[in-house]
Amino acid sequence: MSEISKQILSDHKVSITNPRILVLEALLDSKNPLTIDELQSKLSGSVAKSTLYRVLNDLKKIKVLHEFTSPDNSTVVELLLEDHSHHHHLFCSDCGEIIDVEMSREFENLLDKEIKKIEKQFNFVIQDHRVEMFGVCTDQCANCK
Amino acid sequence: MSEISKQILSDHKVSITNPRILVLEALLDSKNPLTIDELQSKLSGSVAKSTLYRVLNDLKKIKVLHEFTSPDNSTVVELLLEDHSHHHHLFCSDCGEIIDVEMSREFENLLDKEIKKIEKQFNFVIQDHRVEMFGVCTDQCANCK
DNA sequence: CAATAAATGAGATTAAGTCTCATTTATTTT
DNA sequence: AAAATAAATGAGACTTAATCTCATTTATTG
Repeated sequence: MSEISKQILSDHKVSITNPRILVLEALLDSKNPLTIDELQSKLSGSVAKSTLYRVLNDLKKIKVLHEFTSPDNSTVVELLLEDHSHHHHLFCSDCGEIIDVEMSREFENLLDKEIKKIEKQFNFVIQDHRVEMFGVCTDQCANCK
Repeated sequence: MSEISKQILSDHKVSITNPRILVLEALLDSKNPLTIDELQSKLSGSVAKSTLYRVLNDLKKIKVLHEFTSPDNSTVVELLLEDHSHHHHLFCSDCGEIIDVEMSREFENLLDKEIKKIEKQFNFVIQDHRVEMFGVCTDQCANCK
């Protein structure tokens, strides 16, 4: 069960320790992004706070973790695995739920073209992008019901 | 010079006070978003920290201020004036500069269509969206040089 | 398996943002 | 226009997410 976690760590030449496995398991277990609070609940005290933040920083360094901030200013983390394709985020302002969203190939192609224009216009090299969408779920978020 | 600030406040039935005018002036003075640090520098101690945060919250309540977080986790604010049309953000990971970017009508139209699909798929009502682009400026940011 | 290096836990520390409350500034009433 | 009332401000205390320190534990290497 912890094979995937161990694989991720050894693939990136990071030593395999219990806290790292526990954090990775918790992240792997959830298909949508998690707030730090949610992650801490999942870990239910099995990893010290200082260690949790250190492990998250380790995972950021090896680029398997993406950290961002939700509209209500919570820090949110999600794993970035190779097979997990490019996606965007949908935020529910009612329940705080954050949902991964994929957009059509057609849309991504047009966005790529726009980005090329913007790179020229501002003399930038743009490495990444993300679309954030804000709204309210009408009835079927995991948290609302 | 402070006429616009006063207008904004009276338009929203918020009392006209010196700190509010000073904060609005500082924000009006800058065409790109400002971090709290940058804003505090511009104000150079003329407004108490507690008042600054209170004024920012007041402006958020009347929907003339947009607050978000940069990739390096700084809080960023920008005025949302009627004439300032819908835009997106370009972040430089070298110098921290944040640039407002408008995208083509064609792109926005396709994005609106995608959003309608997503609303159906997830039973959401989506009220707002934003594209964030991350990169490095090659030579002409205000801060790099 | 011993020696060395790295990671962890517990709690101290830092800093962004909020809160309290006495004072000042706006607004309303007369 | 002055007095009365209500709202906003400043200064600093307080809260809390995130980082740092350092003694102890756990991995890794030879």
